[in-house]
Amino acid sequence: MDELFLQTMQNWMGIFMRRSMSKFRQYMIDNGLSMTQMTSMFLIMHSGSSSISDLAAHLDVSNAAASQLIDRLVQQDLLTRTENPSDRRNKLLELTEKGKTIVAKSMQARQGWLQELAITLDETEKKKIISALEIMNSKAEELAPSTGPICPESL
Amino acid sequence: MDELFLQTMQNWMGIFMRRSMSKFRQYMIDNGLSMTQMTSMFLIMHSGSSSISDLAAHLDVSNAAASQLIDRLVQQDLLTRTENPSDRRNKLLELTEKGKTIVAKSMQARQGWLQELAITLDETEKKKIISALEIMNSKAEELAPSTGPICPESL
DNA sequence: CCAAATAGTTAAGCGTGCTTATATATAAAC
DNA sequence: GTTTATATATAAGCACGCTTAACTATTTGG
Repeated sequence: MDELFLQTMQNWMGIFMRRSMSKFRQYMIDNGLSMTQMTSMFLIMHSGSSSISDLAAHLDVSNAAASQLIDRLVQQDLLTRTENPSDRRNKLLELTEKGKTIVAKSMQARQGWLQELAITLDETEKKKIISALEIMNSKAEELAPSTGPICPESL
Repeated sequence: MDELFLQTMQNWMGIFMRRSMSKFRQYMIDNGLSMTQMTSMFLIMHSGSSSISDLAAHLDVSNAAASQLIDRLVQQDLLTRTENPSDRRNKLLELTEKGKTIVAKSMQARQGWLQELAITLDETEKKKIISALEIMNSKAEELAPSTGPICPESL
């Protein structure tokens, strides 16, 4: 049973990853963006605004690396970098409309195939899948917390 | 129903990706290897042996880029590059034992959490999950073929 | 046998992403 | 008010991953 379970999971894993990541990688290539740049944009979008040292901490890199990375994104009109009025040592980083569009479209590139998959399923199948995924989702929450570097694939 | 399905899938996607990729990324950092290097090693392992232009084609880069990448992996004793006896213009690329170990351990880093998850599930739950995943696996096979760049996440 | 094709190598150049070091402006602490 | 701490920017350096260009050795085709 365990062997079948693991084998089935690994099959799914391969399909899932290929479907999710291939379109996403192509989107990045088409838009001349790297994984590190996309990661930064995701982080900034999720936090609403951010400072350079916040970002550096999340990415686990030096402030100088973060500053230069932000520079390149600002130059591409994907971010704005403004002075923080309550502490002028700080900068506020926010996505531009262009940046927000890029992030939204990249997520659609990554997840769009799920909609195509949903169309092929009837209600019974969907219910079975939802039920199974909910089991896995809740069990996974009980595992030891996941540690390690930030993963743009999960953002 | 569709909304619930997609929402449940996206929740799972987040968990799945974070669990799979975080340990993998940490493994790469710990071993001083990049995603492109790992991708190359996966491709070479899957094909048993490979030539530089094969690899370049799979990676969708120039032969010069592939040659230089291989150089760096050979220097780290992860690959051997030998003359092909049946066509001396060709090189044969093979993983060293050290290289095979690296690949195997990186896959374990990526998939090890599935075993932890399996332990938390009883037989009934596993059967439900297997059944649901098999639905999805077979439906996904019927979708339009996935196109785009090679995805190390799925190798 | 010779010309054309092929596979790989090397060089030079570039962008990205990182590091450490240094400098400046601002805030906090005393 | 002055010293210390903080946030960021800039410079220089490096590795990686790519590109094009030029070259060499080998194979194929006529």
